Amino acid sequence: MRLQMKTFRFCEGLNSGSHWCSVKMSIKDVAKIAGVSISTVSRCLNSPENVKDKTLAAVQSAIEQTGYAPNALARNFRRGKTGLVMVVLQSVGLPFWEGVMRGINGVAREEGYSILIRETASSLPELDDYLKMVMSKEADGIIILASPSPFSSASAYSTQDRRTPIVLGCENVTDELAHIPSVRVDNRQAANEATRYLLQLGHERIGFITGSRGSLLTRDRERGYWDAMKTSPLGQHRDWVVNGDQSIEGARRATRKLLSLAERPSAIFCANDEMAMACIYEIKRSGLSVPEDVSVLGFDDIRYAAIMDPPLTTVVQPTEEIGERTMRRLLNAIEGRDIGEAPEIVEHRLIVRESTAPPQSETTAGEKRRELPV
Amino acid sequence: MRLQMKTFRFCEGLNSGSHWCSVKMSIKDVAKIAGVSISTVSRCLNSPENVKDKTLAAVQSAIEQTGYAPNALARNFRRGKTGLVMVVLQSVGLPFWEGVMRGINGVAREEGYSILIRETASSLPELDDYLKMVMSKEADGIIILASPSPFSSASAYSTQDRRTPIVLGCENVTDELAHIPSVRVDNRQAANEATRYLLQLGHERIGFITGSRGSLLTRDRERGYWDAMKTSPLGQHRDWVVNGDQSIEGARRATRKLLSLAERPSAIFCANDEMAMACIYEIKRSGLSVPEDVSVLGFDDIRYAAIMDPPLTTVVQPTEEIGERTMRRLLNAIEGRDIGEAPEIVEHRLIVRESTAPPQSETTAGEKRRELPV
DNA sequence: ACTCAGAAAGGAAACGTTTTCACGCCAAAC
DNA sequence: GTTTGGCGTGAAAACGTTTCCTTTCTGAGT
Repeated sequence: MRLQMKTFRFCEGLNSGSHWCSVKMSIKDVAKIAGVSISTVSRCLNSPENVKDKTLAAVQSAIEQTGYAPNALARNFRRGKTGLVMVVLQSVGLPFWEGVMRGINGVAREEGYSILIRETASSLPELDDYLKMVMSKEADGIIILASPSPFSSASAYSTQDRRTPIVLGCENVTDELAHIPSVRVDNRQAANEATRYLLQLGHERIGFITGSRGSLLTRDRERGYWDAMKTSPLGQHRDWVVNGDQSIEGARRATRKLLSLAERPSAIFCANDEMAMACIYEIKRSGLSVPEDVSVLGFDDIRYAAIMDPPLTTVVQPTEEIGERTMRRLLNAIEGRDIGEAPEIVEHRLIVRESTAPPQSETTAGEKRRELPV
Repeated sequence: MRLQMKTFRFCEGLNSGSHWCSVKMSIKDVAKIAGVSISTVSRCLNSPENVKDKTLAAVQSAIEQTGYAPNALARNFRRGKTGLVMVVLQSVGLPFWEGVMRGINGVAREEGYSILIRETASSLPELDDYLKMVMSKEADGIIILASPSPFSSASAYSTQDRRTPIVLGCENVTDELAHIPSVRVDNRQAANEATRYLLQLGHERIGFITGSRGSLLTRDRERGYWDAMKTSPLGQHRDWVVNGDQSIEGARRATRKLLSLAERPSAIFCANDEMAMACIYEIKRSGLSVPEDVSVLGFDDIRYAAIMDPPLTTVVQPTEEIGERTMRRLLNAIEGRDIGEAPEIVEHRLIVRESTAPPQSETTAGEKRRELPV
């Protein structure tokens, strides 16, 4: 009876003329047809160099016949690895992550890992939740890209023995979590330089639109701005820093606020490009022009930065490199190698386009027709 | 000796004062500590209503003590389900997918599934590859959002018995794959209506910038454009349709081509918003204005459409709804329910902003200062 | 021809769950 | 007091691999 069944299955595979069988084939079936043991079939799949050519051929033919595909569930279970890396980000669809994800994905494909996406846009989970997921073997490790910091409380990671593979990409961390490895630009330094560029152009009243309150990344950019302003002619002014909430709406509100100041800033530095886009929109809407009346400077160099009107001066990060290095570092951690705690800092650079210019002196104000670049 | 070991583990859990144990706890350890069988522990986890309150309490206490977390690998293996849904898209970071992914993720979270991302940007796999992945239990089902069609050849899906859970989101399909279920707007009809809107404004020479050659989705939009132009005063003109290659660069090239025509179009319909943004940029760069000289119409209503200069008139799709319905339909297929083959069509609508206007008669040409809307 | 080493293959355990089945117990019905 | 039924629990099988250990085979060296 049982043999009958096997025969049936086998014939099904042969007759259909296709690889797709309605009955799931297992390694056992392949072994039976090839006339070898299941261990040998397993070897053919995992270390073919340890098996005689003749047997290998027989097994391969059997696999062909049955349309056998190894059950990943069983394999992963046995190996104790999921082959999955969880990537936590705020939302798919934010242009900035395009390059980072490309880097991550490239390495992942290379090393045989798949990417599990977790969006924090709706719910805002704690770091602990992620640690639990790798504890319970839902993934082998975690990459955190989420801009809004998911670490609102002291986490178990600090009390724990720190063996859960986790790496931050782009993101900064609070001091008590500074031991979590990360790969990123020096946001503070980059923002400092960008602000100094505006100062060098001759701007004195420079506004800053911050990211979301919880984001450490943008907080560091804000610090960089303060650093630069400390040495500026007019010094630091609390009014010039407005919360843009990491959103288009927030940035527009912030811009309106800045424009309504008694002495309106002649330049606005936004913590990211998306807010810079919103900022430009709002400036234009109020009847002013960029950069003639107000210069705007962004951060990230997203794909739309160059086709804005005017094209956006911004700080560019090597996103793909960040993605690659983040993933490699995580994989090292997963393999059990010591990856240390120090952040890996990658190079940023300022790319000057048309949204920044020297401040307009009152006398030279007027209609100067700009030309958009190629 | 063996007992010794168990004791050691147990004490470790108790002494550390934390839930995180260096030695992995299994259901066996919990059972031993609670003084029950492993089946009972399993029941406590999966169907607590079938276990006496007292035992439940004992087990929960044991779980607490050990910091036990069920091994997802083993569980999924035993259940024969991965709890994973593979989402195939061209690239994370394309704003359009934001809403769709939110919808998918919402339902996924609700139903206890996780999302596996596969980007086709780099490699362009065949549908067969995806089918194989669910065959080999790497995921329970597949959602295909990839704009560039991943189906270059007749696929095994057509020859197969069609039991692999797969649903297309937004995407159209070629006729030979028309039996793959999908959730989307009626792209052809939507494009038809959008084009007719331009015609009604008085435009006669209307250009169209297509998506990538392989994309069926944008091909349908092109068809809709043709449908409308058939009835237009000047009729259809081959020159007016240019390949924008689904990219910023491609759209800019296409726009230059259209603008250099002997009789330049007074309106350009782009197969998606991103290309429309590039189109607007290029029009401005050539010294013309939108919409005074050339109207521009997009498709998708991505998050930046409203803060363009000018804000973009475009076709909006209910992206979150599409995501939700796509996911629900896939889950139904995974559960083995018959979901049919007919596409689920959702509502689109045209949202009119400032990038479209009646064509400028030669006489009224001049500097009319527009105001950006709130 | 005989031994022996190394290669190739087979047997069986193990991974951590879930689930089926059977058993024991207690309460209610006779 | 015996039967019946149902509830709570335990024992053990099963899921499909990989891997360790053992056995068998092969060919070269004596």
